[in-house]
Amino acid sequence: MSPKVSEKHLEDRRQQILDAALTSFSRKGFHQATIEDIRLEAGLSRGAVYHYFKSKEDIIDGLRQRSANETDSIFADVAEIEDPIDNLIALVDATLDRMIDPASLAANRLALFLWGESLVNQRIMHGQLSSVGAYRHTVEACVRGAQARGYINSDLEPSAIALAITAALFGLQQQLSWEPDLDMSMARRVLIAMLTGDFRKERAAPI
Amino acid sequence: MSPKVSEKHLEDRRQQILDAALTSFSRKGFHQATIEDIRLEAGLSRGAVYHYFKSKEDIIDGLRQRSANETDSIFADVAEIEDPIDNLIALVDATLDRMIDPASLAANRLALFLWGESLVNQRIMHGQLSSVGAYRHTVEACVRGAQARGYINSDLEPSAIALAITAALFGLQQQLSWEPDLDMSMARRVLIAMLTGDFRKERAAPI
Amino acid sequence: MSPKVSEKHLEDRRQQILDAALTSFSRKGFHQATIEDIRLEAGLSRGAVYHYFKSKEDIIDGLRQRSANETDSIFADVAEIEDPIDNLIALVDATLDRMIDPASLAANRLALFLWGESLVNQRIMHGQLSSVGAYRHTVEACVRGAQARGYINSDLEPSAIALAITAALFGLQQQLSWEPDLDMSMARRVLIAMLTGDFRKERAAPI
Amino acid sequence: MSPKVSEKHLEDRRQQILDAALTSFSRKGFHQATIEDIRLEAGLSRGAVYHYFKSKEDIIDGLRQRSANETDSIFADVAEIEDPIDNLIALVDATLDRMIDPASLAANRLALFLWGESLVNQRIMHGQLSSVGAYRHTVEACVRGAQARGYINSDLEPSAIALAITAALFGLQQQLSWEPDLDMSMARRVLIAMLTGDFRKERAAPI
DNA sequence: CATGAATGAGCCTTCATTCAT
DNA sequence: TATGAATGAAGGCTCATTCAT
Repeated sequence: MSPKVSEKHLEDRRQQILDAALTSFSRKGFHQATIEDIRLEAGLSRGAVYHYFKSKEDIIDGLRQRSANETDSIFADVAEIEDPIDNLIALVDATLDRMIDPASLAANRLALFLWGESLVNQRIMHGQLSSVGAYRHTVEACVRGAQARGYINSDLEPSAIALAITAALFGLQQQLSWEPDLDMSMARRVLIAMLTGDFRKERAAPI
Repeated sequence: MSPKVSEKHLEDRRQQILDAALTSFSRKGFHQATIEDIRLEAGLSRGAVYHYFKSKEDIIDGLRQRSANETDSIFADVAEIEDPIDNLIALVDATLDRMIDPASLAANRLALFLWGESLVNQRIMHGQLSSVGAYRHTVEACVRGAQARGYINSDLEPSAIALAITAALFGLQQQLSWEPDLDMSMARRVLIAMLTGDFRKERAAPI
Repeated sequence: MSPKVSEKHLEDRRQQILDAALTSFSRKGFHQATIEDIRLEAGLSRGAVYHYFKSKEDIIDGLRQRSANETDSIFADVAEIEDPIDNLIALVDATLDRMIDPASLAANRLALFLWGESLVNQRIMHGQLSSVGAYRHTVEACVRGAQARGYINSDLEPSAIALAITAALFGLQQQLSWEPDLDMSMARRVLIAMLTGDFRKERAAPI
Repeated sequence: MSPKVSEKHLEDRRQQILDAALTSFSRKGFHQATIEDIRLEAGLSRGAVYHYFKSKEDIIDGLRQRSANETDSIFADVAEIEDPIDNLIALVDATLDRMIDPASLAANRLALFLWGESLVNQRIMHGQLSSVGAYRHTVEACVRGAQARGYINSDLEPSAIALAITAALFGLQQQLSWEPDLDMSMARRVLIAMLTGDFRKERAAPI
């Protein structure tokens, strides 16, 4: 009476479906992509999809969760650095690195769809807000540290700074989704320059 | 031969439908909002809607155009200032002003929907790209001026700077759509500070 | 208070609309062609069409009537000949002549549409049946004359012969509608040959 | 991998839908009969219909094909006879037999609708032309045989003769559709008489 | 008489979801 | 567990017709 298939098999199937859904949704959007598209992409039967996900919305939310987890993993890689500004830069770098990765193309497009979907789907919105919230919170912590050390103007509200930085990164993701050929490396330098104070003054010496 | 109703009446009806569509789309999204929703909101018959717009997609694009025109009008109000940095600040200010305006709530939400829709609708994407393109171009021109006068680090690519600034504004719009109660005035100060060089150092003396 | 426009003007308008309808219906069929198509083809307003015809069905029936009238006029040209077989041949000839006339292309197509429409529209069917009825009746009269003179086998029912001849002509119209390039002159010779007895035997001597 | 229902079940459902469509179309015509009519007649859900046919047009074409197949089967039953005239007569007989069969009432009506539909639907027209083409071709072959043996006047073009005979049969189908009570047995005798040469002369001895 | 804006019933089609096998 | 046939609600759109101007 033990389950015929292992836990792992179950999880693999789930991921297989999520992968297919990512491809399908990225290609057509949530509402134009059908369960049929997904199941075809996954090479499964229609019923199989409903074995692993209760509904289409569940799949979307599954994708959102997976994406959030990947974002969270960025924190883990970054959170250890001592200097708050370096920490900030590392966070920005890691975020941009993932964004730029060709493998993230579909994920970037999915993000845009999720932004819109959030506005009309409380469940998705909840998940999203807690993700951005965590992100902004982490940035804010770095900012506070940087302000404490005099790296950043203390007249500026830490939460507002965190918002601005996060917004810039989100905005870059949007622009990149629209124009995948955009050169992000230059934009990254601009962001870093803004954080380090190299935006206004001429650089004294070449890097 | 002569139309039975005035040109104005026709245009009014169009705007009436676009208004209703804005409300409906903002509330439910493009795909969940139905033509029935729109026509109810507009107080018209279903057929009337199709008298003024060939299809649902046409309405969406009509809304996109109207939004683009409003963005363009920001340029007109701003383009006259002498100093490039002031120009930049004025542009950012005007953009944020519109964003913050409570009357723009629906428009902000619509923007998010349009970002996603663009990815799956060439026509929308075309319009959008030409709008952002113009925006980034204007910003870039200011940046070049500012670099020429030594206000901005010339090592940074003007187009990349324009991209970053535009991205920050777009990102703020997204965050505001998600959390309408966000305090944008502080975020505005952060952006301005970044442009003016007040981000890093404590403000020694008022500008 | 006398009518502003003459009777003739009224009738001209009617014909103008019928012409446009013939073109439109011939092109798309009754159900695919819209009132809008017709009014565009006629260069009139939509309301104008409804001034002269109560409904789309009225236009169709108007076209049917006009077509029936043209068929009737064939009788007038033919009915005077003495010899019944010559009469028959003249009738067949006149019918085929009209069918073959390039100007009848649209009318031939319309005929096919009317045949189908008759099956689901009593009013049209009534008109059609009375037209074919008259046609078959005329043919039958000739046949009786021919049988009386021993030209045609009297064992065959006159009405059945009339039916067969009429059917052959209708069938040719259908074939011609489907393949407008069909060579009808040869088919005509075959029909005549059948009537004159030249179908079976080699022609011994010219008639 | 293995289908849950038998191949036969699938085919049965298809035929069930085609039967219902035949009934519905025959009753109201292609454009007045709705998918709802068909699905009600078939006792299925609306979705089920679309499970078996991609569109309404597909159903129409399915019906056309089925009808064409039935016509083809007439050839098979006839093609073996030695004498060309007998062959011709057998073909005519078989065609009329099917036409007269009360079970063909709906099919006869459908034929008329298809004739019109062909004019505005390339796909249907293609199928139809290849059917009539085959029919006329078969008749033509018989005619050539009959001419070679001196049964039919060689001055007449075989293809024109085939056209005339086919047209007569089509025309009879049309007349019968319009007046289902028409006595076809007499008309059949007329056609046969024309082919055998009994049309003109008195029969020497009674049958 | 003329115009064309407005109406609204109705149709084809799609698609998420269920469930018998 | 897996399959895919079946369901049926719902939506975009068309178009004949009316009628205020």
